[in-house]
Amino acid sequence: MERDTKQRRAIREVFTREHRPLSTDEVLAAGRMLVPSLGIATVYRNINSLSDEGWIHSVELPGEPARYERSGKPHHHHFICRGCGLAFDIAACPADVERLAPPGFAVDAHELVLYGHCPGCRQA
Amino acid sequence: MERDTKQRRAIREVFTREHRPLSTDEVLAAGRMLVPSLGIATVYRNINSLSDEGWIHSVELPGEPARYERSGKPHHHHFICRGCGLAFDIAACPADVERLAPPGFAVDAHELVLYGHCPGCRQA
DNA sequence: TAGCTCTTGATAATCGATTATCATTAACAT
DNA sequence: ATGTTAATGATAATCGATTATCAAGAGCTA
Repeated sequence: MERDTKQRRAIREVFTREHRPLSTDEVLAAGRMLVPSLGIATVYRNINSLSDEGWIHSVELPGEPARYERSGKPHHHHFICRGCGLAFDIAACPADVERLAPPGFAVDAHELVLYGHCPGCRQA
Repeated sequence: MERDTKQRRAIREVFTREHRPLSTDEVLAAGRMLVPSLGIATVYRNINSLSDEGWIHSVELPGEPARYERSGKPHHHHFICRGCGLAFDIAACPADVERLAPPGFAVDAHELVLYGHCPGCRQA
């Protein structure tokens, strides 16, 4: 992955536009708006190289295949809409999460996932 | 699944003893302590039927295959140990989780996962 | 305890996700 | 503009998880 191809540019553009974790299918669909010939293998290859570079990283949500988002964002959590299935960023974080574990457990990270309906799906 | 077999009794016994979400491999290993001939297919079959009955239910944690735990416990969360990989129950729950979503988002459920080291793995 | 048939255990098959293959296309250095 | 070769796209192969198959074993009823 050294050459600056239009496919790679399109994939980077997709991640730059959407500030939320994207599945491989979402990257493929959005990327095809920019490069119609884009194939799923190229999506996987570029997601892997962009991850290796640290430009994106994977976001694992319960019971679903990995999504990916732009690296460097401040600490945040995610919301999954039961209507459209999209994952959204949530800036807020509950306080004192580390205190929730019983004595003897050392907490070094945490993940919070909210479920419900996004603004668009609430009305439909 | 109508007959009361020793395999099925062993699998129920495993879930009754361990108050935390168990992977299929954990159920197999613990079940073999009680019934050495136990096979993985029987574990899957009984997990499915016990789930259908509502006696257990699946617990999805980020990036991992489903675990299962006894139904009927009060609301709680989970801790995953980076040392041994086991999932533990956490009784506590952060307050006001629903308020963390931006206006327009309707939250109806949430999951919190803590990561770190369990008491046993902290010392090793 | 005999017999019916559900359950088990070994393993082949399947499933969704991801990676490998390979002929073709296209960056980019000269 | 051209040659080199990395990247692409179609799709076959693979991977881990789960389900299906089927002969053998064991609950349960009479």
